[in-house]
Amino acid sequence: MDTAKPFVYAAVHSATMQSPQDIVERLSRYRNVLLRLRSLGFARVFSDNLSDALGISASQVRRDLAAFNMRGAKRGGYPLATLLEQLDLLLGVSTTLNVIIVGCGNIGTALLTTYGKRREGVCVVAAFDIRAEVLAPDAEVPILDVRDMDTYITREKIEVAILTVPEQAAPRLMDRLAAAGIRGVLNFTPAQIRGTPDCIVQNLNIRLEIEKLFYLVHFTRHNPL
Amino acid sequence: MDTAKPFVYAAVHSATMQSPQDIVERLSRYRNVLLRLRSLGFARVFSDNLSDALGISASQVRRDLAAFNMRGAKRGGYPLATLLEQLDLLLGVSTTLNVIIVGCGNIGTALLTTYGKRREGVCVVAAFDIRAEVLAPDAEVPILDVRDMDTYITREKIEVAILTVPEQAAPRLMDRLAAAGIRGVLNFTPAQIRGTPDCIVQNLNIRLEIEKLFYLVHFTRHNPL
DNA sequence: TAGATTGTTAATCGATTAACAATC
DNA sequence: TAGATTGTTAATCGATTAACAATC
Repeated sequence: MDTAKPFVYAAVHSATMQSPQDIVERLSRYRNVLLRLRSLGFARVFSDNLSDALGISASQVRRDLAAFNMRGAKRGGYPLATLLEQLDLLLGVSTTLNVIIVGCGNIGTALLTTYGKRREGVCVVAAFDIRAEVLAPDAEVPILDVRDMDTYITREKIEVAILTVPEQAAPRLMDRLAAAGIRGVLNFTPAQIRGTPDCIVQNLNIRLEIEKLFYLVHFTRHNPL
Repeated sequence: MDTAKPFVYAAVHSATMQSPQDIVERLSRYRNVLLRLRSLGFARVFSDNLSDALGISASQVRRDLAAFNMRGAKRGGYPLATLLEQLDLLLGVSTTLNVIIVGCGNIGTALLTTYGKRREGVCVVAAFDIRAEVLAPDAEVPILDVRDMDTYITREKIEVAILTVPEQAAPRLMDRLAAAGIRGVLNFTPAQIRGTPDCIVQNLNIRLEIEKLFYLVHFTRHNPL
């Protein structure tokens, strides 16, 4: 159905809109809980249910859903099936999200293996590397020469890429991806890359996450004696 | 040096304190920029430098540094060397952060290979799996039977673990890790796990990140015609 | 009807930014 | 001294929560 787009755009531009990042993350969590509740036989769900399951206030649940025009009944909660449908549409889970992987090192290869088959909407359709010895153009998910990357992106209309190259190579490849028309990049390299409105970058720095964890573990008291 | 702890604790408990998560992330970014500036020969750095490099307001830079009692000179900026020292201390980069990996699937193994050697403070000292065929107790970084995990954690005083098991196994292992005394977990599984004050969980859900990217790419206009 | 739950407004909370006095 | 930059206060901004009227 195409009826989703109008209200989505409206919501995004409305005055009360929160940070897209955070709200989408919550919507995705709602979806996870809804899937589990459905398998338990639920047909309707209340804001309190989601609140309890996720430790988020019920107000926020209602507000989030209302922001995307997902309506409940004043007394009967939200119909689970339609809620899920709308979330699937919104999060692109009902369509297949084709992505490419740039850089077949350890992590790139691991992601390739994990997401090489279509799994709940995410599908790695090709990978690229500069090293001749890792190329595998005839594999189920082909590993191609990075020289052919730009053509491939244009031809296959790829919009999202996962960047898993060595740190030094990251900025240059980032530029190439943006130039080739990629609209979103999941950056696994430690290189801190800033996105543009045309090409959004999501940085996912593992070392940074470990450092944060270290800090939180060491410098926030847990058992106030 | 042990002089760091007092001011850290003070800062953490001060009234004006921001979310530790975000502030630590920024501190880590500051550190990255400082490293680069140092290699360029800088001896002092101004809040404006960090502001420009990171697209963060100069006010915030000064506020962040002041929150951790890192002081500059009214006219001469911040001394780069001591700033770096203090950041290293605070982020645990000067000590080695020993972590274990739980689950040697694709991603677990990739992380093991990448962080198996001490690299800028992060060091994977052991990995665990349930499958006999992947065990390698004599490897440089041993892959051990998950049955020995709890003992290992206690004996080696491990505080941080990376969780890369299949989704269904995640909750149970999470409980075991917490019970064994682990204080922080980097959760790579799609299972949404809530931390406790005693055991902090950092969720890092790759599919979620791709979904967010999809949403941002599709539903925020880039070229307002 | 009485009770429950939504949708939304107003209040709160917290983080970011602007501005400026202090001072090198 | 004049100019520049910090440290900090006050203003702003945005997101979360509480509360409640609408209504099923």
